[in-house]
Amino acid sequence: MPRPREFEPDTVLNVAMLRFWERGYRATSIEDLVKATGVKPGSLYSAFPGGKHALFLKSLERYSRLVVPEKLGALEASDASVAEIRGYFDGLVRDLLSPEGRQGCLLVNTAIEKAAEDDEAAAVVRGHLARLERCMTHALENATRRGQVRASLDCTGSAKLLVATCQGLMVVGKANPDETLLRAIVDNAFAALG
Amino acid sequence: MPRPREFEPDTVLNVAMLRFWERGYRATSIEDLVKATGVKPGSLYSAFPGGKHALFLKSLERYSRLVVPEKLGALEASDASVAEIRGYFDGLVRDLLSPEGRQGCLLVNTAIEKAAEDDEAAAVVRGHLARLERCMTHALENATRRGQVRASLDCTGSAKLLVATCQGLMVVGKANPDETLLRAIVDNAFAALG
DNA sequence: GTTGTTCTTGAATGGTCGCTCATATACGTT
DNA sequence: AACGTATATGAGCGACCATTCAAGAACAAC
Repeated sequence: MPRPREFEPDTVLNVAMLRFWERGYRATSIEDLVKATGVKPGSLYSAFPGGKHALFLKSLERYSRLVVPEKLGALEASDASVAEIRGYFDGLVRDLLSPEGRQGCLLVNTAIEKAAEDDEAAAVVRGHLARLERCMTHALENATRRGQVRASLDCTGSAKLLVATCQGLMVVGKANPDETLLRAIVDNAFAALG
Repeated sequence: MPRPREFEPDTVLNVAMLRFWERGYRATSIEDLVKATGVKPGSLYSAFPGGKHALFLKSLERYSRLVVPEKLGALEASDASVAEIRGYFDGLVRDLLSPEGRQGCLLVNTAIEKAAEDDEAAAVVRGHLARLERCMTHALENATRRGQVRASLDCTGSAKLLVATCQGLMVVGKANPDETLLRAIVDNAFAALG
């Protein structure tokens, strides 16, 4: 009996995610989203109770669910090893150097912009970091078994370092998207695995 | 003959720097600074032509000039070596774990929040990264001469990696200020220097 | 066709933003 | 004491912010 929705909430959420991703939370206004989607404020607020902040948290979740797996690629597979870690880093560098990828990672941006003042957002970021660390650890363990890294490697510790390295890569890449520099960082990170 | 200034511009600039540091550019309003300093908008704008953005750039420069040297400490000395790099990293970890240091680094925050849209700010950030890299390279060269790291170490490449690592450390620390995690990252970064 | 329910619409709310300007004020000079 | 100059003041500018709400509209059930 009710009047049917004339827009797809997921479409709006996707636009919101993209804006938050490339411009950040504060720099993205509801009016931006209204203009970009054609959905009027009233409809937007009734479709997303909790307003801008709820929309932001849902954007983070959508990013984790749809964008992150695409970037991780084979690194989340159970047989991932050094090559898959390398593939992930190479993908990061490629993104940072391309016009579309300069926005970096929504979750890294969020860690800096909002983690200190927004516990819910910080929790999503922590979940992402833990997920990265889990992948990396698993891949390093596979690599150790296959003799692709030195036997003395501390897999869990090195995984934590690799996670920090890729966060740092994105900070550096955002200020200075220089291919030589970014590749040097990645090469040296892998040289350390022996 | 003119009426004398009743406030010290440097004091205002210092307050601005601190606010930008802990809350970011967008989240800091001129009214914040007016309330914090007692200097009225008109006086503030006449003392800092160019408004908020000029005040921000001057804050970045002040940070580079006063805060960064304090954090780098002995790492900028010509005889710096591994111990000084280690000291710098330990200082970062200590800061990230303390209530006053949770704001991280103004220049890292700026890289994420504004580098993509603000060339002038990005240039200051790039200068900072270059400065860090210079210190690290020099310290690693000293360390090589003294046999404190493996002879095969690529000093310039490892320096770039160390710079990225400390940026990453601050991203991770902001979302997850966990001492064990941060120390593991630092320990593994140094283990790689062999 | 009437009713009930949900959605759409867009004007409007109260607040904050960065910034300006007319006016008043305090000094050194004369 | 009068003047010229640079500052202090703070109300006020237009723009934008997130959010709300009363009114109209589209459907299913009856």
